[in-house]
Amino acid sequence: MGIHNAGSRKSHTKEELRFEGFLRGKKLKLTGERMAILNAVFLRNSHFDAEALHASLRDKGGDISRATVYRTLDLLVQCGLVRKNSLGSSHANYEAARDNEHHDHLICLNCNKVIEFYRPDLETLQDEICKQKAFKPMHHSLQIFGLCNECKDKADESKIRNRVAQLHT
Amino acid sequence: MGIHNAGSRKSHTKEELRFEGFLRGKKLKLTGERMAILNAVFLRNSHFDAEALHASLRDKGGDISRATVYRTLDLLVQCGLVRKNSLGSSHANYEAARDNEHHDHLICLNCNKVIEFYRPDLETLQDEICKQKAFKPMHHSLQIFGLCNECKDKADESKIRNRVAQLHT
DNA sequence: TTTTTTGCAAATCGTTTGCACGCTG
DNA sequence: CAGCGTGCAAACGATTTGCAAAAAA
Repeated sequence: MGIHNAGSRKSHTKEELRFEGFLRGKKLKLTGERMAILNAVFLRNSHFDAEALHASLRDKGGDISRATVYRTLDLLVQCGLVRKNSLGSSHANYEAARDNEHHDHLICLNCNKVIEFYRPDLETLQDEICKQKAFKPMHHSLQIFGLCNECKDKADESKIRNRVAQLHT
Repeated sequence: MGIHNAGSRKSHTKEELRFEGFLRGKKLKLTGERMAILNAVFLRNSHFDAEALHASLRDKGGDISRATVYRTLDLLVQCGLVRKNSLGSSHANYEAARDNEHHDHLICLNCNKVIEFYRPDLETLQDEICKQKAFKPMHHSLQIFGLCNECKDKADESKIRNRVAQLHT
């Protein structure tokens, strides 16, 4: 198999335990690749894409195929340990789901910074809207695109205008 | 050129005038293809994708290439006559921007119905959040996925759960 | 006539898949 | 040892692009 837990971790982390339970429940196998990917995901502290994750696994010495990275990210999303977002780009972005608290995103069109926020009143309002439309909400995604405080003044107007038109939201 | 305005329209519609002005302003050319695409867009009454639009143009006798359809949709988005959304799928969806009023979407994970809504208080709340984060909002996208009134009871639990995991939001 | 647009087909790019072999349970 | 999982490379599907021919200004 050739892939070890990075570093000297001996005991199972919370997320390892959860993933193991998930796999067992579905009669899927607990492989070294799957655990290595899980751990690589939880080593990151912000959003990333499949390509970057694949690259970082390669750097750590393991040589896990892109296909397996995609397949495993998929499992992790199903299992609730990873969240999948687009952040306005046409390819998928992921983030470790450390707590269970969902959040939404402010995305800077100039520097690509992502600011997370959580507002219970926003969630409540959405539930209210759904109730009114007799709709049962199961998932939602709110992304606000614009300029962060640092970019407010120094952004190229027409470049930004063009980016807005190209957003994949 | 071989492409005519569908039907017997003689005078310019509001959106034709706007598109013409936009093109002139950018020193771009007013071609039959561009006008045919604009009109095909405004003939539709809901969301569509580039492929469907291309097909409907073919049916009307014009034979406009997919490339031109994409290029023109792009112009229409820049010009504000068309809105681009993803609605959770991995390919782009479009809709004619008939009025200037933006709206958000409820999307049924079972039957794919799209319900539009506009809530000023939701917009206000978002502005408030942005102000608090010193963020200048320019565009936003809120999509709520779930089950519509008709599908609430008859939806296959695991199929839906799987769709949520695959959403491209 | 000059400049932009078009259609075509090839190129991209992220993602998925079929298959033969390898590992887990 | 019976299945699942993996890597590989090919397949995919939406979108984009280079280029020569065609149309608009």
